[in-house]
Amino acid sequence: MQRTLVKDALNSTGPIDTILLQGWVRTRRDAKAFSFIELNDGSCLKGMQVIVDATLPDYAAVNRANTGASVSVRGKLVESKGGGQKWEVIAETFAVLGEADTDYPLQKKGHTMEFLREIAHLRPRSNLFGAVFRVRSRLAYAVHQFFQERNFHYVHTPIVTASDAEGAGDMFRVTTLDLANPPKTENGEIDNAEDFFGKKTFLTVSGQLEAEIFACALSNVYTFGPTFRAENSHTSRHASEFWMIEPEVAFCDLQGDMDLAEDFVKYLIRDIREQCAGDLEFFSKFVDKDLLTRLDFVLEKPFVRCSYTEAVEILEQSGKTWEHPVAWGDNLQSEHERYLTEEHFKCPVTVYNYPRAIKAFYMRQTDGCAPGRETVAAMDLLVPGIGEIIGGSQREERLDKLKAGMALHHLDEKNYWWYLDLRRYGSVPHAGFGLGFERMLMFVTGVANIRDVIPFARTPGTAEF
RNA sequence: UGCCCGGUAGCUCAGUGGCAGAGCAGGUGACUGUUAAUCACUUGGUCGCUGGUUCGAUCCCAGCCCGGGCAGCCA
Repeated sequence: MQRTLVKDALNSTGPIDTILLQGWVRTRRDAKAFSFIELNDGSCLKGMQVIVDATLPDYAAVNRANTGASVSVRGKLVESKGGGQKWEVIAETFAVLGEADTDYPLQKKGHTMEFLREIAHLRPRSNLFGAVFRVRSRLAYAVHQFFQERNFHYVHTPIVTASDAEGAGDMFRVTTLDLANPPKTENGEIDNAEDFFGKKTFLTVSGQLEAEIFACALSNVYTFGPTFRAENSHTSRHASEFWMIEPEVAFCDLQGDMDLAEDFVKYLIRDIREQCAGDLEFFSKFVDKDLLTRLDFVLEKPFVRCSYTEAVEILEQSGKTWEHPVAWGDNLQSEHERYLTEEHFKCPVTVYNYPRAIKAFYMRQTDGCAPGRETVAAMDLLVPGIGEIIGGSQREERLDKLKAGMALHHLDEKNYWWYLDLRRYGSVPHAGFGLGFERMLMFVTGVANIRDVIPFARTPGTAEF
């Protein structure tokens, strides 16, 4: 007999004579003549109430159906006599497939997120994490849907790379050399030519440069994959391994880039709002009371756009005392970004045209800047509660300017020969951005810590699962 | 990496320089179309580790380990 998912059974339009449900026991309440069992199979937040009558030949098994046990139930789907649920299942056969010892750590009552992180192998069975990871799955689907609907092509950029990309952060080394006894050159230095790839290799920090290659061939592309940063960051919004979405668009300028970013973020929110309504309701009840109003607000209002120079003026005139001083030429600090999006504009803000000196070498120099006020066509999208969720730019398509940018950042042209070639052969204006997938997921669910939106989070010192 | 907070029962936490506490979970029994059921009884401790101060340390001090927050780095 075909198994029915709890989700489908709960959505049934009428009673069903025989139905097979399989899942895990959330709670059991025994009465004299029968037992109530709440069965959850992860297909949705809610479970199905199962009633096992004491006269049933299988009733002895109920005793072993503790919280956490896996069970298989065949029976009738009928309208519930009790309040609290529309449908329930009257069991005809009942079997425990896998018992759960009484030390099953997931209790029916309050756990801290910190404790649940330590049982990452069991936490998906909790209401909260079940919901988080269903939303994560749907959000990934929506990412592809957004780009595929717009004729973007999905490019798989390498995970192991020899280029340190943009200096986006410290990198994890990839090697097969014997660390205890590495081959040495005549100078006594480690001989990287002997390594697996014949040179030093790392885990990628960004697929952007490779995505640019494909944008300069397929026009509209995006990457969506894992990225790695070996930064010793201890914050609620940084992970050593995270997923990033990086669209790259040929024949596109900064304006188009900002438009795309705004459309993208709104599309994702709208999709989750519609497709994961039950899970979002749960988050708004137990995680973040303002979640739904904030998401709806973001959908309705156009994002504010504000140049870096204007932002600096706003911060200077705010009357606030800053822990980090505000000055044109310095990076905006977290407290500044938070003020802009949470207090001043009270909505998502795209800040653009940042000082050239503090941004990456590949960003396009703005023409006609006042001396000492040189900027590049960079943009950051800031959202309330999280801060930076997107960072992007129009790329420098002019060979001489790109070389100047590399010189400014003390980069060796030899390492970027293929990147420079893109400007030699049919160069076009192009732009793109990176969206932190987990940060978007935090925004959409209201979950405050990035470790709780990744199935198995990697942070400094932690890789248990 | 810097600053700050925490570590006591399986979980969430209280507490004290002098016999280690509660709620929940677990166990036993009762009761009930129950809803994180309810009621009664009950098991359960290396008070993070190491050292120091003290007649006596879970409590005070130092070092270390672990968890968390904020900042920097960024997505």
